[in-house]
Amino acid sequence: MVSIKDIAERAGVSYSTVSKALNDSPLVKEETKRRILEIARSMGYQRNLLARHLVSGRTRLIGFGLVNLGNPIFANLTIQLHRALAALDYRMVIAISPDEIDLLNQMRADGLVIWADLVSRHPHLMEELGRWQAKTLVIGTDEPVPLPHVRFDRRAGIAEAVRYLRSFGHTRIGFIGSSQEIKVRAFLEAVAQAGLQPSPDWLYPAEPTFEGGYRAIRYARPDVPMPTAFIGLNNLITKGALRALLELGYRVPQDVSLIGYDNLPDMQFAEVPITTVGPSLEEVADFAAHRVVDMINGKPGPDAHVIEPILIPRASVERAPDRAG
Amino acid sequence: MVSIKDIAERAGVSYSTVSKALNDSPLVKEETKRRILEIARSMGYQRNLLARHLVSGRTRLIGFGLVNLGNPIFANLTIQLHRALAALDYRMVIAISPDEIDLLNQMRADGLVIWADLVSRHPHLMEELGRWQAKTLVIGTDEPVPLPHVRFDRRAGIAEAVRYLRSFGHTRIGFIGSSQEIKVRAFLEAVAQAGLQPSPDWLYPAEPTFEGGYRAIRYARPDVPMPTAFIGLNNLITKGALRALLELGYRVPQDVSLIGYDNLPDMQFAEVPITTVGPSLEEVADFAAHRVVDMINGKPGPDAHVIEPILIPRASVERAPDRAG
DNA sequence: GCGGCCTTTAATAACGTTGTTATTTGTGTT
DNA sequence: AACACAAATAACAACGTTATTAAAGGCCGC
Repeated sequence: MVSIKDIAERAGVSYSTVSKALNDSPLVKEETKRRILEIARSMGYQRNLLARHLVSGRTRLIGFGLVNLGNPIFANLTIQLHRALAALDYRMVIAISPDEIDLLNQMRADGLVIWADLVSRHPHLMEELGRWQAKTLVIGTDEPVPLPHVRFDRRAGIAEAVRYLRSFGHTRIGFIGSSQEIKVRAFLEAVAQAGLQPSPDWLYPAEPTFEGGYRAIRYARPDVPMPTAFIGLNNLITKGALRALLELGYRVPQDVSLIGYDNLPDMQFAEVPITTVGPSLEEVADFAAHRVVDMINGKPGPDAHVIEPILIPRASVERAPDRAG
Repeated sequence: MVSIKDIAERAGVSYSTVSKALNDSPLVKEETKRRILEIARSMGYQRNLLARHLVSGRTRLIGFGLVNLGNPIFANLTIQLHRALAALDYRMVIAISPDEIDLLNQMRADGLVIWADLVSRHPHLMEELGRWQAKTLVIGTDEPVPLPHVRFDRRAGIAEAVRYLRSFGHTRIGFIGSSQEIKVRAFLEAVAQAGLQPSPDWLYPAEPTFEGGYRAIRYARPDVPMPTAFIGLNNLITKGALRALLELGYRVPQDVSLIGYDNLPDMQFAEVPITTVGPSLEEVADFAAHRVVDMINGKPGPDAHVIEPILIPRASVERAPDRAG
């Protein structure tokens, strides 16, 4: 590989002059610059960012740590974050394990954007991250954490969904999913808040997958009357539930309404375009990218930020049918 | 940041000894090693890979260049390639523009895996890539290119789909899509090969999106008799077409059969689980990862490799109905 | 008690940059 | 012709490693 020294030799100048010329420094004569640049070009010179970064202490690399790449929401967020970071002239490296995060740090990534689940799944990571020099931003937390973070107000999202269904006259609302306790609790609270008498029967336990959502509805307890509306824990569960409802002969939204968590664009392409609620992933990515870059540059900013969920109305919610409880 | 020299000072040895100790060299006494490692740990030492890579000339970074992150197939491939590379202890950096590819090279990425469309969309890139020191593997080409590459035999995939439909007795087959000429030509050839008389009416032009597939069927020319089976250019078009068919009152597969290109897992979750054909993305990722790493390590291997498409039978194909042409 | 040899550690030169400090060259003034 | 002074270039020390070469220190046999 041709280096700055090779160019210097060829141009008959010192390599420090070449460095300055390549960086368009005013300290070197215009004519010399032109000559050096021309030689560099003709020799196929490619600057070595490793060396530059070693002295500058900056790499313009940002790690994105996440867990379950299987869920389309992560793919989506990955795209969005890449887009947002590229616009700020930063490169993105993906990491899905603490080991990879560790390597990113050793690679002197300037910053890390980490999905909350990755930290919560590996508790020791949290304290380590605090000590590292890479600026770390945790995104998608439910509760405040001792690191700069972006909180998704899932409680508010669920509340909004319940309110929305309530405004369509729904009085029996089911919640499909279970693992993320906060949403379940938020659901029960919101339902009570909306003046309804929540029943344990309204909870439909489900794995956070398409299959899970499908089974939760398809093989629901026959003795429990069918709610007039459902809220699905995430995009996959919701799609599975929709499939099951249709298979069982329920019309959506005429017989049963449905709201799914997670604002994924392709929810509009389901059999029935699904009304969704959740953070705007674009907003999340943009905020995270800007905030982490600000942190790197020492600009002040909030250590905690809340992304408010938004509800995107589509065809899956309609007035509650007149149906006996 | 604590460096090797800080440790040396604290341990009262030279920094070269520390380096050896950290790399578990047999040239340093066991006891000294232990002492140094302990000190390093207590000082929170994090090795600087930039420096290491500068001298070693290797970065264990591999760039993945692609174009349309919007199509789920790319998200899927990204995940798969990340998985395959992580297993080989390589990090992956995403790039979606020639500029980003360029930076990857300047960052001295050891290798690049590039989606064919990115190169074909930026023709000058091809020759540059050949000159660079980063080992480059182009994936997803239709024709051989002057760089090591992985070809997807799309012609064979289409042929397989046609043969499969033929074996179910279909004689009028539509093809939805247009931009990727090779698939259209392959389709016409395969149809002729199967002993059918291809008609221009069998081509349903469509943008490569859900919307495109939907409109192609929903607003098809009314004077053309409905084929008994369709092949969709890609996953999105196929899903859109399925929606349109069902809306028009056709039962799938009883009235119309459907095969989609691209083996994406979630095709099984469509209204009707869709039979798909295409390369196994897992196989593509595994092969690409191993091959590019072999190239980096100077191991010999094929400059061209063909991934044969596979057909995954699902519910969307059935015997052709008895219907007048 | 002195070469010869192994074990252990130290010193030093890379790797390819950037930034700071020295040195040379050129120009105008007196 | 000597001098100050700016403009242009050169020299060199970082950055944090690895790898190669040099220097100690300890032990052996004679």
